[in-house]
Amino acid sequence: MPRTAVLWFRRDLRLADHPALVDAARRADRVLALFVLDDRLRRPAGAARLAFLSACLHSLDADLGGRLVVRSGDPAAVVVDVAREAEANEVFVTEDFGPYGVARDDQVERALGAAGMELRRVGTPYLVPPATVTTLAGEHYKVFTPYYRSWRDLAGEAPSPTPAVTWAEGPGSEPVPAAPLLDAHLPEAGEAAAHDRLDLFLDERAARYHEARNDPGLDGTSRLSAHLKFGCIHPRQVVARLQEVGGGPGIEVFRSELAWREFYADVLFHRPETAREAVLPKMRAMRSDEGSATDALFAAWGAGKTGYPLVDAGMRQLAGEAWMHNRVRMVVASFLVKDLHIDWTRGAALFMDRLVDGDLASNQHGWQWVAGSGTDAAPYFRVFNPVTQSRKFDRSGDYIRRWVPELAELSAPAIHEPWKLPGGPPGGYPSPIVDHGVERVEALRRYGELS
DNA sequence: TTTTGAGTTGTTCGA
DNA sequence: GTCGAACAACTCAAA
Repeated sequence: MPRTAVLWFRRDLRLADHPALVDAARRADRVLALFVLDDRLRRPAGAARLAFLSACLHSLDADLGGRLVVRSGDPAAVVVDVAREAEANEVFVTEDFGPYGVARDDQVERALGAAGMELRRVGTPYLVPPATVTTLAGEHYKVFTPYYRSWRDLAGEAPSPTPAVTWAEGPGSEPVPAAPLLDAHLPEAGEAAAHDRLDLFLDERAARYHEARNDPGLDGTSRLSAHLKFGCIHPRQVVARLQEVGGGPGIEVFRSELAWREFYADVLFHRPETAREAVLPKMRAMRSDEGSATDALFAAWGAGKTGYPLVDAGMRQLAGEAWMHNRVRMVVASFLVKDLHIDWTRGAALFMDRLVDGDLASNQHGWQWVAGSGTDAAPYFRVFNPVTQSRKFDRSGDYIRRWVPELAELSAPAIHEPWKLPGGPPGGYPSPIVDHGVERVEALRRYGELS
């Protein structure tokens, strides 16, 4: 009787460099590939991530010769059922460190245990998993730079070889879910697509990444975030390729961005409540606006109709691609928090709903950094000026022209401040919904109210 | 325990 | 136009 192990895929939708797969293949003769459509994750995931996930699953299923078993329901019940049907006694997973994932996996582990089976956590989505890097005092790091110095020393692990696997013909599977209808244009999903993106980045962009990454009009970033989010590629594989290419400032800065992802995962693991609450207790008293007038401002921001071209270009890119350039994420976040005085959690929730790469740790802590409430937060006086940022980082105006067609005929520098044109902004483009100079002072005043 | 140097991404103002 | 200082005070991490 051949032994079967279950490999429960989650955010690790690839076959190469997959430690849980390596272990499963070593300990059993056949591996059953399972994905559980968890009802509790469908709503918060947002349509873009569900669509990308669907495409990842189709790609993975094709790579498995159609043997991916998909089931929907409560993981604690589904995983036990499938393991029973497969007559497996071990279920392998890549460890999940998010607040929900930790609780879910503990529950599944208990359910499996009660049925005489085991959950085996092998590997993680990170080069250096949460709770690995500690200060000399044994605490988790609260500041990025010292974290990064320690992280670098530990991040050298090589990718694991892909094992020969006999994939089990599963018990019955539901169809791989179809992608929800979507207005946004998503990147190609799946393991092969992830490696194509990495190749493109290394060939054309990595060497100049440290400069080009700040220009939203250039495609200067890797655009690997969604693939990393779903584990189509592991950061270990990325770093291995970076090392082949060699060094240089572009490579080094890009690697530090991978470290940011891991730093925030580490912080969220140690402080799971910070997905909702300010890291800095003092900031919980920060005054924010609410009510119908504020709701109207929030809606204008969400629709890309604030009258500030760079802010609107960013929000429209978010609608169009379910993704936003990092520089612009900071600008739109600062605008919501410091110009509109709206609580960062509202903006973060909208991002999580719309982003194809929405990662709870990076998203919430990125917002908190901007809001000044986070780990290693921006100092209170750092208020982004949407016009200055536009002139500095979208100097040519190409990014604005791409996403705000009403302004497509304008050239720089007029495009950065269309309300200053005689006759006002063209093409029905709105005038600014607030005065940045006024609201900046108000933001600083509110900060001053905190003890 | 105490001390010391440092802390992703900015803006404004005045010289 | 360019440049440096000021914008607070605090917490973190290591010595």
